[in-house]
Amino acid sequence: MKTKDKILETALELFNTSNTQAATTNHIAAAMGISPGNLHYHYKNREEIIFSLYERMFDELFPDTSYIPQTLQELNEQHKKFALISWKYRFFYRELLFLLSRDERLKERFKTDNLAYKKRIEIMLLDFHNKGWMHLPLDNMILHLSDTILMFLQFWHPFLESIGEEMNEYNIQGGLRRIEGTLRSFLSPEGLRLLAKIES
Amino acid sequence: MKTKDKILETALELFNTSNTQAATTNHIAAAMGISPGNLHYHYKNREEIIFSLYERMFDELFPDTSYIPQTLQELNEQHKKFALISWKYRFFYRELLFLLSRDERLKERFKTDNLAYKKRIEIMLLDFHNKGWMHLPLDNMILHLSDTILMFLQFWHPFLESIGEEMNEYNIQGGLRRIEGTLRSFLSPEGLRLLAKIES
Amino acid sequence: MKTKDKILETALELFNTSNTQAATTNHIAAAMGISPGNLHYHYKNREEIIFSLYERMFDELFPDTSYIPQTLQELNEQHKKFALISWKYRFFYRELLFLLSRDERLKERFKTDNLAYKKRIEIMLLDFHNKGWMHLPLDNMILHLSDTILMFLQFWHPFLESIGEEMNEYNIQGGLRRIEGTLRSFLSPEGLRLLAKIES
Amino acid sequence: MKTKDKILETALELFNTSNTQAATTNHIAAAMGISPGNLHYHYKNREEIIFSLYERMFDELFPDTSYIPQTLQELNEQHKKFALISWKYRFFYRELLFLLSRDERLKERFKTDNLAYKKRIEIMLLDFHNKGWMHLPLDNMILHLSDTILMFLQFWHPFLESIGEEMNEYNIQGGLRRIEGTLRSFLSPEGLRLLAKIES
DNA sequence: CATGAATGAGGGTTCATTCAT
DNA sequence: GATGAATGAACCCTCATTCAT
Repeated sequence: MKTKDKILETALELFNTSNTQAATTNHIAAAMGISPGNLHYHYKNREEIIFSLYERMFDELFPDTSYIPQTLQELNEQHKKFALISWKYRFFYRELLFLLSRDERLKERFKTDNLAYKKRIEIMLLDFHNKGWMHLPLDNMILHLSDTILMFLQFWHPFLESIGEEMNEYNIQGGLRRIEGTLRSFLSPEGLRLLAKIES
Repeated sequence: MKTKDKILETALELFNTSNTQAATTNHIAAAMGISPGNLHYHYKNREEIIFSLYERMFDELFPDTSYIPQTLQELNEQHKKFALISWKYRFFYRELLFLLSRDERLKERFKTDNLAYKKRIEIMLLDFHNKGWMHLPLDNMILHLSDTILMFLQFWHPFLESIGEEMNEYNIQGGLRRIEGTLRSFLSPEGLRLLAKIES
Repeated sequence: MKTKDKILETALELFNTSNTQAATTNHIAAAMGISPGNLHYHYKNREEIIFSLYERMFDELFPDTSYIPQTLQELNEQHKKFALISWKYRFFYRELLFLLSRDERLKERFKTDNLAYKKRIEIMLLDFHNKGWMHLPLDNMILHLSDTILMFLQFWHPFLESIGEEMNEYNIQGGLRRIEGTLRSFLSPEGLRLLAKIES
Repeated sequence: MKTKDKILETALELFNTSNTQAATTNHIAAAMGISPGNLHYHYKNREEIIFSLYERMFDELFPDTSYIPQTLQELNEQHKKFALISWKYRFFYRELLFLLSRDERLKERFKTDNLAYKKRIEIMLLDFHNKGWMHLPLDNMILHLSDTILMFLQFWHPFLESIGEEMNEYNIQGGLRRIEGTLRSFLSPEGLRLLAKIES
């Protein structure tokens, strides 16, 4: 199973540095020194490579799909992880819609996964509200926040790239600071105290 | 000059309903009943069509590039307009990074335009702060907010599409509600009063 | 008749600096600021432009087609003129065979003109022999010499270019020195004496 | 490796009978019953086919690039070979300048090869002079002769074609007789004796 | 004389994929 | 598991030429 993995790694590398269209299957095969036929022995087609890459990313992102952060600290750690992994698979969010338009199965899968994650964020926010750390009296406030969090998590890198910002570590994690900035204004005094503790 | 415009319109239509890759130059020509040669008589190549489409969008978005909203009302109107126009040219934000990666000139242009717009948003926010409508004591709060606004303005449609949300008018303008939700928590009592007036 | 001439001049310029294939009719029209339609009003097609250019060259080369040099001095002057004019129309000899293969009429015309010129050279050589300036006892010596002269006259520039030699005036006239070098070995003492006179 | 060679052979055939422009890559593929894609699998592009054809010709022409004819007999044999091979690859010299103008790499290569060959001719002529077979007291006589030889070797076929001469074996080797005719006048009595021997 | 939009066949080339070995 | 030659539809684009104005 060595080759099968190496294909994924090489594809990821090439997808990230150029774009998925430019990195043809023949390029990928050539880049790792195997024949195009062999590549298609392991992956029926291009879509499957991308789908497998998505699955990999998903598994790294959510090793436990029932996990919901219980504290601000845990939330912060989850987001850090998200920033890292979404950077590792940056080609994916960079061409998200295009990729989804080419593969119905991926589209469905992504939608399902994403909505499930959104739901978990909302459960968490409600939990934080109930614990008295946040003040979110209106239902749609939670929805607004979960959208905001998701968008910054998934579209921050594309946004950065689109304005030609340098992709250093500080900038890459900039999305997290925006999320925090947005959350902060909904924190209760108790929540703010807890946050201050984390940051110190 | 009729054909030249019709090419843009047909291309926009096709780009929006499928994707830019699927809508080939020959498809565009066929769709409007002209020869491929004629299409290339009016636009040197594919890139030029996309670039012209971007210029059109930009002109519709910012007929006056020095304009800065002076009131919450004006801000609201500008955002509504943005939501409408970015929907009209939705193919563009949908494949943003891919498109920019294929055309250095467009990349530069987009970056410049976008940063200029971001700057105008920041000037506006500072103005609102000085007028006592918002409370933005820290410099980076303004930066956070301008990023948030821009992201919701530009990536809301892609985000919606990525989770398979239906593209009705209510959803399309959902980004605006998220922006408002975020701004609201920074409004002063005076600002909130003004906002209430608008909404009534 | 101004435009008609200018087309020829512009075409000549472009043909010389690039090649006849690269200089499209639309390029020529654009280069002189007229419409492609207008160009085709004056010249039915590409072939006609090239044919007219050939006719021009021919007229400059041989204003009097019955003229035959009577002295070594006159011969020398004719060759100098040939070098100059064939340089002015260098695109023609550069792509000679290709051009002829694309236009049957030009092919016939060129062949006829060239054979007629070759014949005049041979008459001249016989005359020089009879005058005692050259020693050409065998018939085929005259044929050999006329071939040599023609080849150096027509293919010297292409040869130079093919070995990447710089195209300065000295090199351009190099073909003449090769012709002289070849003729010299057939000159009688009397012929050599006359030649020396010219060169002093 | 069968197909790769057959492509070259088919291309050569088509290039010789029409011209390189008329023989498109799709024509070549069709003529040998393979798909256009397959042709481009073996040769990245058109240029590479032509370049490979040149390399083939060069290898046939100069299997040993250090070889220099030691006798008039050997020289004669080399020239015969040159006439044959340059006829086999006649498309090349026919469109020489055009071909070189389309491929910088080929241009450099041809120039280098040609100058090297010219140098070897000059070494040979000096050797013949030193051996007492030729009488070439002046330096530039050697240069004149090497130019003359090269021109007759390379441009004799184009010249023949340009005047519409029939391409039979006698005419094809006509260039050699012109070279001999030119050399003869520089031969010493000893050289002439040797030449007579060969011819008998 | 001149314009310039329009034609359309065909150019070289690409690439995901197949399949005999 | 692996090779690599082969496919073929489709890509973007070119350009000599036409013709209504």
